[in-house]
Order: sequence, then C-alpha cells, then structure tokens
Amino acid sequence: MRPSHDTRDKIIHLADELIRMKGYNAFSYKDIAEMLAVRNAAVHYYFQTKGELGVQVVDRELRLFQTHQQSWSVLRPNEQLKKLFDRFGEYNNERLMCLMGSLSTDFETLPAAVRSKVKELSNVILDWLTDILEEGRLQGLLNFEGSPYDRSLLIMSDLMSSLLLSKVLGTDAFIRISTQLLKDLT
Amino acid sequence: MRPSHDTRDKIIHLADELIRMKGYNAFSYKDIAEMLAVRNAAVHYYFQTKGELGVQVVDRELRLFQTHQQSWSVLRPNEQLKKLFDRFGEYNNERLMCLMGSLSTDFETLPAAVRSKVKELSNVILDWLTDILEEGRLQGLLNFEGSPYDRSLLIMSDLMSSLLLSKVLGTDAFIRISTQLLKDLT
DNA sequence: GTCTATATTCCGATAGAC
DNA sequence: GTCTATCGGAATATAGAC
Repeated sequence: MRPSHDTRDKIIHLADELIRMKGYNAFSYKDIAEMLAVRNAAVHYYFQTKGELGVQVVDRELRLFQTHQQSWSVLRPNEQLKKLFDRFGEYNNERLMCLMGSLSTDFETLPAAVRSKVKELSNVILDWLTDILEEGRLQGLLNFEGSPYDRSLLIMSDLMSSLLLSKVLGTDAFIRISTQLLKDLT
Repeated sequence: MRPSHDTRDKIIHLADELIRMKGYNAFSYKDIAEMLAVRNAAVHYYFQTKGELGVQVVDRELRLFQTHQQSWSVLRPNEQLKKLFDRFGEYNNERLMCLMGSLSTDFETLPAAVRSKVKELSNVILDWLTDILEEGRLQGLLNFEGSPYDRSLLIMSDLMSSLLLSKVLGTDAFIRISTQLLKDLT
C-alpha cells in the first residue's frame, strides 16, 4: 500500500487546477500556500522546484488518462470517443482549459522535464485517439476522410481550442464546436 | 499624415512577437528594453502599463486583419479562406502562435481592457469567416455541414491549436491539420 | 520628448527552526 | 518530517534627470 501523502496530493491537485485556470507562468507557490494556509516555502518541502511540481501534474494527468483508457476499452469506438468529449464537457462547465491547451501555449517557457512530459501526454492521447478512429471507421461506427492520425490531430485541436474560445466567448462555444464535430464524425 | 512614432511602433511589434512566442505573462518590459538597448523604464514612457501595451498589440492585429479583409474581398470565398490558411502557415514557419491562441489561454489573467480587445478581435475574425463560409457554400465553392458560424468556430479552433501542437510535436502538425482541413472544405 | 535611477512588490528557492 | 524566516533577483511601475 502506497502512503497517502495527503498534502502532497492536495498540492498536485491545486497546481493542476491553477495551471488549467491561469496557465503555468501565472500561478505561483503563493497561490497554493494561501489555499493550504501555510507559507509558500512549505510547498517547496514537497516539490523543491516549480518544474518538479509541473512534471508531477502532467504525470498525474497521464496516469489518470491511462486509467480511463483502460476502463473505456470495453466500449465501442464511438462510445469511447463520446467519453472523451464528455470529459471536455466537464472542463467546460468548470471553465477550465485542458492541460494540453494550457501547457502547449507556455511550451517555450517550460523547464525541459515538463516539456518532455507534455510531449509524452500528447502522444499518448493522440495514439489512443488514432486507434479509436481507425477501429471505429473499420466497424462503420465512425465516419471521416483521410488518415486516422491526421484526423486525431484535428479533433484534439478542436477540443483544446473549444475550451479556450469558451473562455473568451462564453461556454456556448464549446457546445457548438463539440456538437458539430460529433455530428461530422457519426 | 500620421507621425511615424518609430520606437513606439517597434515596441508594439516586439511585444506582439513576444506574446506569440512566450505568452502575455512570460514576457516582460525587460525583454523589449534589451532588444532596444535601453532600460526597461524607457518602455514605460511609450506605454505606461503592460495592459496598455497589450491593448495596442491586439488593436494593431485587429487593424491589420481588417486591411487584409479589405484587400482579399475581391477574391472568391475559397481563395479568401486559402489566404487565411497561408497566414497561419507563415506563423507556423516562424514557430509562433497566433494572438488568439496565446491570449485566450491567458484570458483569466489579462487586464479588463485587453480582455475586451481580445473579444473584439475574435468576433471580427469569426464574423468574417462565417460570411466567407456562407457565401462559399452558396456558390458551391466550399463544402461543409451545419451552420456557417459553428463551422467558423471549428476552423478557428483547428488553426489556433495547430500552431500550439506544432510547438509540441514539430511544425509537421500544422501542415497535417491544415491540409486535411482544406480537403474537408473543398 | 526621451530616457535613467529607483521604489515596491512578488517570485522561486535556501537555510535552518521545531 | 514539516514548516517558517529570509535571501537574491525579476517584475511592474513612479519620480525625476536631461
């Protein structure tokens, strides 16, 4: 049994929310410290550097996604795709970005270790999506032109930016985009 | 004849590049000052606050876009659409984001005046794109399902995020996305 | 009108208290 | 093991020199 590291987990969770609300460069240890009612240096005890915390945030998302991937694997491709859209729908309700959207924007400024985790996350998601699309088209459950990988790039782009546009134009933007996109594919 | 304000224009141009390279929160007056070989406070002479500079950057983009809009208006809808894609292709070659992608991510943290300019910019682009799409479909030059406005949201999302993904995955991402997207539409 | 010196606040990080 | 006091530097911004 892994120790719970309650505070540690709490910090990762808060950092995740802050990154998806304000972006990597806009959040600070102070934000987290205030939420936990401690000094900012207390956070440094758990994560010596901001980059280390960033890596853990992305890694957590990576493992979370792989858990979902596992539990969705019994579903048909079109249903799995719908699950992904639902996930983004929840983000939209919270008015938060997805990690990919937030961290790809800040990519130039990220520590190397975080950059490489972001690359890993995007490849894992895109590879999964590519497989879903290919399988779904073979089974006649999904409909699209071109290569499954290129299509996965298009879909990820739409989902990422729909959350960004929702912040600017209102949450309606995500709904319009995701609805039309699903219609296109099914 | 409007005075040239050489330095002033240069600052706006540099800020635009920095925002599209690193994001609003990651660039500082010091970055610009160093490029101009002056102290950071010299930049404050031209733009008292960072928010003021941000507003001018977005406003410049707005006017630039309207100039393009004007000069493209003689072209057929599908050709105008191609012009937009070409513009993003240039961004991709420079490995820079578009303003919308960069500033929508940082939206929560922007001064109110900048936020409202970003809203204005996005509406101007989306309205133009909506018209192009509607007209193009009427003339049988463009092909898509659903409402022109919803489709414009999808296309903008793809273009915005393609530049973000290009930073993470390499410039290939934009090329794949834009090529497939154009195929879908024509 | 143009720029520098300087103030103030906040950031990420270290050393060390308990 | 957990946290606080504090450092060094960078950020935005003001006051004032030329």
